[in-house]
Amino acid sequence: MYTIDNKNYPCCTSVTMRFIGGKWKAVILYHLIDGAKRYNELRKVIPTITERTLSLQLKQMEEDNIIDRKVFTEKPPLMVEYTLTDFGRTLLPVLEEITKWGKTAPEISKKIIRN
Amino acid sequence: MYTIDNKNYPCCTSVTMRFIGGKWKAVILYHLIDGAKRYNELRKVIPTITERTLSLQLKQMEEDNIIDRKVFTEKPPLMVEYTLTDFGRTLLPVLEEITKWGKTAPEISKKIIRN
DNA sequence: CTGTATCCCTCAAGATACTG
DNA sequence: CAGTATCTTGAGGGATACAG
Repeated sequence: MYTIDNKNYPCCTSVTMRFIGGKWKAVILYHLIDGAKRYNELRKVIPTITERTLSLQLKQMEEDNIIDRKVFTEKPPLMVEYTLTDFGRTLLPVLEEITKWGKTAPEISKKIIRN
Repeated sequence: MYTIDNKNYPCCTSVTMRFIGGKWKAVILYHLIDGAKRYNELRKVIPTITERTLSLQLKQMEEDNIIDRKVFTEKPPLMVEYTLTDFGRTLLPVLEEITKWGKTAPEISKKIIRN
């Protein structure tokens, strides 16, 4: 049994899902693998996410210390960059397997249609 | 872009999360790795899941063809076994990385408390 | 440009009782 | 034993307007 922020998780698997689960976190992390990205760059590569949701997810992952937020300007227009932290980078093998499976699965399951 | 059951997923990562995301699916699959388990056996190893939720998750994964449901009796008391399908077994490398990370992460992050 | 504020809604998930 | 039925709650997420 594990506890994170006063909530209980029954096994190691659920611990990982606590960090990268949900609809968007793994997707955002995937786009940060090859380097820093700005807020609008993330919006462009994830067109179906809303501003609010992207903002909330980034904030949560910043609190979990898996991404880092750096501000490069003092006055608007702001320039902000997001990168993986060292801790976030320990997730790379997990993310790699997740993306790998997502790429090959459509060849096996007829449910998945590639457009 | 990918489409599954008339819903859109922006990248390969979100495809995988569509199948193993959510609070419980990866946990259930983890407990099926080393062989078939019955409904009550799953309840015992995942004590914090409710009957209803376990039932729903199993049904969804059966529809996704990642687990198989076999009934061994004709009249109550029923005996039902759940196993990974061939397609489900393609998720093994993903599940392995997920559990591996969940086991090592507590050594790095102070947020994660092992009880 | 990088977000917040507000409002709303769906759906995952929990609690509990009951059935074939 | 293996679920279903019913009701409830809450978090996740969407749309849009606005702020520093």
